[in-house]
Order: sequence, then structure tokens, then C-alpha cells
Amino acid sequence: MNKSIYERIWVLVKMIPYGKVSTYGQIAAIDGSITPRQAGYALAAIPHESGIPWHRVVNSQGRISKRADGLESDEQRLLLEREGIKFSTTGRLDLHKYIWDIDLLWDKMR
DNA sequence: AGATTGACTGCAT
DNA sequence: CATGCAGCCAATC
Repeated sequence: MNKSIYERIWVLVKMIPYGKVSTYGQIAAIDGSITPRQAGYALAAIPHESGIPWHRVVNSQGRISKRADGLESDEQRLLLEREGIKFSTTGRLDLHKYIWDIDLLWDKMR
């Protein structure tokens, strides 16, 4: 059984530092061989008790993506706020401020 | 093997 | 700002 895309994603997500966030697109871009959809798909398979900071991954708009029933997304917001990340009244966070800039690679790409 | 689904993104309307 | 649509591709049925 070779390394699944899940494991590759999980390794990357675990590297996101405390108080920072990443996006599905960024994860996909770093990996280089998957698309944002695969990133989201891989994250969906992460067990809560796996120790992986899945809550530090949001979508490209700085918003928390809704899960199947939209209930658990509130939990993600609380976890992020607990790390000092502020949300606007519209429920968005400042990506430019909190994005996990890997050697500023992301800024260059944008 | 073909169709459907999804924690997405970017561009158009 | 909200919707819609195409592209994306592994997983699932």
C-alpha cells in the first residue's frame, strides 16, 4: 500500500503553525499533484482525534467551508478564534494576515 | 466501466 | 455580494 494522497495532505496540514491558516488550493499547490478538490476530499477523511489541525484549513475566500450539514463548521471557527484568529462580522478572516506563507511563495503566486 | 459526489477555485453574470 | 458554470480528479456506487 503506497502513500495515499491523504497522508501527503495530512503531513502538510500538520506543518501549519499555530495561529496560521492555509487554504485547500494552497495545500494542493504545495503538493503539486492534486487539485483543491482532492485536498478537501482528503481533509474530509481526517478523524477528529487524529491530532491533525484540520481546522486551520479554510477556503480561498477566508471562509470556513460547510460540511455536510453545516453544523461542525462552527466548531472550526471556535478552534481558530482560540488561536487568536479574528473573524469579521460576515464570518470571514483576513487571509493576507493569517495565511501560512511558505517562504512567501503564496504571495508571489498571487 | 460509467455515473455521481465532493470540507474547492476562478471567472462570468 | 450571490449564483452559476466549467475544470478538476480520487473515491464511491
